[in-house]
Amino acid sequence: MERKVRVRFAPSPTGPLHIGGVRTALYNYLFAKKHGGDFLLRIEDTDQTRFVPGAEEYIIEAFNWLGIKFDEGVGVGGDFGPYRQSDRKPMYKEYAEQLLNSGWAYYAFDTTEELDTVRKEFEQEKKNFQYDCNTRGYLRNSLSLSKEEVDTLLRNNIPYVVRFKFPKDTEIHINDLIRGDVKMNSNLLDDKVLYKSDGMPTYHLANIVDDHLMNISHVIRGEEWLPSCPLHVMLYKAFGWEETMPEFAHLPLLLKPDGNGKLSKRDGDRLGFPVFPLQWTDPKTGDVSSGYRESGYLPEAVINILALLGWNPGTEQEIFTLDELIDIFLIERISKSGAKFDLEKAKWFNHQYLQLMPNNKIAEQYLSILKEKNIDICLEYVEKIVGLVKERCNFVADLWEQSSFFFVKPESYDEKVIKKRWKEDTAQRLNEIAELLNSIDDFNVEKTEHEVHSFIEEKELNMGQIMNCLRLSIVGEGKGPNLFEIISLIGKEESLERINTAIDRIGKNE
RNA sequence: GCCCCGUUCGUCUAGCUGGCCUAGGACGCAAGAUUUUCAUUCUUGAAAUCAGGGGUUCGAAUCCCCUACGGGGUACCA
Repeated sequence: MERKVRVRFAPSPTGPLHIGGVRTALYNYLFAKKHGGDFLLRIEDTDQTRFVPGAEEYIIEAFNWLGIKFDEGVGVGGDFGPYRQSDRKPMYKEYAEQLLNSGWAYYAFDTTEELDTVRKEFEQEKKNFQYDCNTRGYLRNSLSLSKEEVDTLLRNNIPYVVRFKFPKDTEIHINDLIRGDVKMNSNLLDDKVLYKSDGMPTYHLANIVDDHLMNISHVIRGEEWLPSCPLHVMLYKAFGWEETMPEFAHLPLLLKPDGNGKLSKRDGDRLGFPVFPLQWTDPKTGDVSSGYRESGYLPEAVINILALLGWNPGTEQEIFTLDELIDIFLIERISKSGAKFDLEKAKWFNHQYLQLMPNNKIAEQYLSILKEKNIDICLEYVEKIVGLVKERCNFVADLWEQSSFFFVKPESYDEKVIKKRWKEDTAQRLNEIAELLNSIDDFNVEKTEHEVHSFIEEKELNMGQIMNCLRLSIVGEGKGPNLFEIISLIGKEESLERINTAIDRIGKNE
């Protein structure tokens, strides 16, 4: 029988989650849902020194915003808990002991200082120190020391770590779902610490134990884990869990768009685009890093952007709902090379999603921006404006730039337009137009448009002689949607007032 | 240094089992059309000698090897 798909996203709460992490989670989620499986959130907080308060809550809130739901884990519960590794602390020791007893691991009593000294000695000889099959023989561990010595050290509570004993001359194969067969020779690998002197497991031990206990079927994680994957594979073997060892898939990394290197949390706002899903305030320094949510990105757009950064369905479709993504997601189609984030394309995606969003929803958000500007206005009016200008916006916040003239009169008039369009007879013509508009009782788009156009025809003028300056007087600039839509929305009185003000202020332009 | 992974337009990428590739799409860029204007939209265009060099083959972006470059790892961090 096919094993049920169970995948996990396992961040460590060392700060805000960056978009690379979000993408990893997204791919896990898509894979799980595609196969009718479970998606769990496990918090890997084995390094107590790097714990950052608020990080866990941040992670949960971020996925909440994005609409990615966990089936199990921190914040949701489940049958395989606890899902926070610090809460699982007592259980790791027995697994470390199991390896100790079976000879797959050994005690090491070397202090950090001792190891540093050895490292320096190696460096001086231009050699690289590694705690491995070649060096463990003369370091202080249960392999080099006599049984009595080891017992004495343990009895006296001398701090120790447990290290994995990598076998010699073994070729370790990883069958990666994305990269295929990857092999490494065990002689080049070092005896990693599995269990720290503070009584906590390292990532490697905790990860394998938890994945096993939680019945994880597939491990989908960043490429930075590929080098330590042989250790993980060997651990499954050492525990005798080979039969249920998950399949591995190592994702390409998200790279910095400017220089080189992988995108990191520290890149923050340096790059001109958010690196985090939500805004984050560093609890220690108070530094604020911008987030996609606060920058006006729609969650659906962020998901779409991330999904296509390193994966594509092989068709020419580019806009996908989450459900569509689940439907067509194939892990084999994830690319092997790292991807750089493209800000322009990200904006384009958000533009697409903004157009898809109902006007009243956009209007609700715009209303709160207007409120901040002390503009108190009804939703229906704003909704109409949104319908008129949203196609020129990438973000809800762009609406103001495109529609402020609906709410406030022009304070100045674009000099370039005046120079180009405001002629000697313009003031006179606009007076006539004002008069004409004033005579219209049914002040709607069709009527005003018809009347003004007839006027232009009758006087044998061309559109350019009237329309541009009329727009200038209403908007203050030579831009914006259909002018008759604008005047019908702001109303007759306001329109006339603006025309008269413009005539007064620009005058004859002599 | 050593180990591992990668390398197609500026960017994201299609191309996987070699011939349909004079290398396709998208973003961005340029031009034109539409518009009273700006933007949107539409059309067209420029843009990769497929990192370089060797093979294999009638034929290679696609297979093999070497080199270069990029990335990752090399912690009692994850």
